[in-house]
Amino acid sequence: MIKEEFKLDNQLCFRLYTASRLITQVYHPLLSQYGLTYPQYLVLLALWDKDAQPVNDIAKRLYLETNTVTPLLQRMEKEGILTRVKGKKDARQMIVTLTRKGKDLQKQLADVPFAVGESVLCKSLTPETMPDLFHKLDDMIAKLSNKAQ
Amino acid sequence: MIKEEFKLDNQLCFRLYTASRLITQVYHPLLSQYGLTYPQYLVLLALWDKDAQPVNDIAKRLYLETNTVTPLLQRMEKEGILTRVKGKKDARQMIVTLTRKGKDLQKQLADVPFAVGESVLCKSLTPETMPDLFHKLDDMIAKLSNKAQ
DNA sequence: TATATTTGCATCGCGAACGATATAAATAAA
DNA sequence: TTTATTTATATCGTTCGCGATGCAAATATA
Repeated sequence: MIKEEFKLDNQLCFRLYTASRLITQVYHPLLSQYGLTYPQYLVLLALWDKDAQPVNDIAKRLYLETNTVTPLLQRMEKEGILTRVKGKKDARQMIVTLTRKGKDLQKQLADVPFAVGESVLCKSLTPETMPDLFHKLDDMIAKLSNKAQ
Repeated sequence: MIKEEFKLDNQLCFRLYTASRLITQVYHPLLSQYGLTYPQYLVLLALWDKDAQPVNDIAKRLYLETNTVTPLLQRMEKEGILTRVKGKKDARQMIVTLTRKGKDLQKQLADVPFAVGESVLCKSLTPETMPDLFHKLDDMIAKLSNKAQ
């Protein structure tokens, strides 16, 4: 018999990995009609909150490496969603700024958060129990990213 | 000001996506010394539990598509971890079976689950609170994969 | 000021994920 | 028994994630 700690049903990571992929599949049709992918949507969330950020700040906000974010931003620039210009104070930085089109996407995607919210709510996951789940995941992310302690 | 539902801090999927990636990064050094990736480790978990499965059963168990699993299995076959042979009852199926090397990896990876477990435990995530997290994620996965309803 | 180190971003390569499509085997329908 | 449909895999193309590496600008040190 397989040992308990090797059973798929006892793996936290497998659950996170699966849940993440399945929710991303819910986003897919909602975003693809605007030519967006899920990671690109995350970049938009970051820039809608705070525009004109250097690549490094976006990467840190999303817990990604810059070598992941750079090609992503280049594709979005090609789509006319944002611009990348060298920083004036620090010429090493590339300042990423939303275009009119990038800003307008927020209105066009207005119903996405609600549609996705609907798709995940279930018996054990309600507006009441959600904060506890957020708290657990936040603690875990903080520990794993060494942004705490 | 950005609308509440568009704030990164209010996104469940972003948390799942980030937590999944960060835990996978914990697995990485533990697995790569044996030439394994995280999805390959998941295939091993599935086969250690039940050997000699067709591609489709493995894919379903991992909530993945066969076009994702096939190339993954082909790489593992090239590494001598498993074999892929046409089914006798049904020649459309490819039966995936662990080799001696594939079976032995379970002993060599014996400490992986504990090392990963250590890395995620924190104030709000303990052996006591883990079952509740599992339950929430399982409910969500069941709803998203339409295996419950 | 000259040299060394650090920092910010980009390039390259590989392995997932997955939609679209193809192919062969099995099964159902005519 | 043909023909049509379904099923199990495989192939192809695009986009991440990320380790390894490179380069130029900024900063620290000699």
